[in-house]
Amino acid sequence: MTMKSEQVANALISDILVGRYHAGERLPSERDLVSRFDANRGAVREAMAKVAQLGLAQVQPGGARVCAKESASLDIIGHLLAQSELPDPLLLDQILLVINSLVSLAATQVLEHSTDDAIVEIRQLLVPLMRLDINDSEHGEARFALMRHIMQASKNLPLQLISRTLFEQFAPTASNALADFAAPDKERYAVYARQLDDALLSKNVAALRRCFSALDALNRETMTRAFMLAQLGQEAAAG
Amino acid sequence: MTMKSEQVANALISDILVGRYHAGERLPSERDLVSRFDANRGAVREAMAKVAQLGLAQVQPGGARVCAKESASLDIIGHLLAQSELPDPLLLDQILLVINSLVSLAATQVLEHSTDDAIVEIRQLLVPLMRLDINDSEHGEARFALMRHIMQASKNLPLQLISRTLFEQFAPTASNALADFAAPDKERYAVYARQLDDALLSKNVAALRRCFSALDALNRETMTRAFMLAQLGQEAAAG
DNA sequence: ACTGCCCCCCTGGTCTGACCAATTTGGACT
DNA sequence: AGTCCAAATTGGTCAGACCAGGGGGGCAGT
Repeated sequence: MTMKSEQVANALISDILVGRYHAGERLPSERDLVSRFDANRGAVREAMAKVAQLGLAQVQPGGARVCAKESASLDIIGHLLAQSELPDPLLLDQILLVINSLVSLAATQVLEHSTDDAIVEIRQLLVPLMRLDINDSEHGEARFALMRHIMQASKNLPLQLISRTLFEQFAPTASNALADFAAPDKERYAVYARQLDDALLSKNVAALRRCFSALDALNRETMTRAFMLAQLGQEAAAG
Repeated sequence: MTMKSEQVANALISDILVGRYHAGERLPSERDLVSRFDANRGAVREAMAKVAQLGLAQVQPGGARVCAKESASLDIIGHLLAQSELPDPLLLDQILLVINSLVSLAATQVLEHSTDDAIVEIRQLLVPLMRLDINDSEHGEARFALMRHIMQASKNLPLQLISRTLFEQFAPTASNALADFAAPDKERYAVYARQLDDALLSKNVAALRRCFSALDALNRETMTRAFMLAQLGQEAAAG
């Protein structure tokens, strides 16, 4: 059901990300790729354009060269996570670190620049996280909803774009590969949720940042545990 | 000298960003655009693909529809800044806020996870900022180099990708429209540079964050002042 | 044998024209 | 007025061709 140009692009992206082509190396010519993928040159060109816009290749008259993934676009994160059955745990941790830091920044902005109504809305999203009787998937949803809403409320466009991009690439992995193993420590989340609620109510920026710092650690801990459980499950299935 | 597909893409992007097409509205058909831009349909298709990958449009069989810029890619920032002669000061401020926050995060990561050598390298980049006898452009270069190096040293891929993307879109505006008006308060920068040096040497995370918070305010102040001067200059030239 | 230069091949960029499948849209019919 | 169907339109793909420019290999000069 996917488009041909998309198939070709994904194949190329995967080849580059997995290291089949090294940085600086020349990519096959468009006409070579035509015969390799049995596609039309137009489709191949669109695929190459996509790879180029991802920052994974520089295409010039004379040939296209592979770029280092460090000089690519944020949009490669999703491909990196989907590269293998189980995502890279280090990358997961790095993503969470960045997201949590940005959420903290956004919340600070809300506290400093938004109306009280916006703060009330956030506090309402905090309510389900104080409960201990919701199931794991609802808990995850509530956490996502909270973060997303804070980002939206920040009124900071770059912040919104970054967080949405990260979320959309992170969410599939979180819900496909790890969801079954996520067992959040709801009691600790409830504690921090209450502290966060207090910080929002009293507009205490310092306390707010402390809360998000603690939540950051908890989120990453939860994710690490989920990953390890998923890995065990995978090994058990293989052996 | 630019490619035709690029011209078409930029025209479309500009039209969308400037509000010629509202979110949800239907974009002209590829065949219409062919006649409008006097280009080939392949070129138009590549342009549409680019717009779509920027997240500014959803293209489906039957027609393409414009998306809200809030749901677009981070890569639209550069286009937004370049949309008018003088960039949007609010957007500039937001970008700086995010960048500074991320630099602070990266520096924290360096302090916690990197070798002493990496810290020494950063401290060396701090040296020029302690001097008062360098010119404004060198000062700007030194600030950029410092931030870039901290990002690289963080070893956090998402962080690197985000900051590089932001930098690359921010730099042209900073160096073209505002460079002539940037008059950094070198004395205050020197003070913070020394504090930062101390924090790095003593590996004091809290002090580090305080320094970056202060530097954030200073950076945004500098940028705001540069913008206002540029605006005055523009008005004087017009009137 | 080495070096520098030039020419040819190949590359990407563009164009023309055509076909297919899915959607949209408009009118016909109830 | 509402519903349904068919035609027109749209994006996706394909085939084959031409052009300008870069790269690499072969050739000439040293």
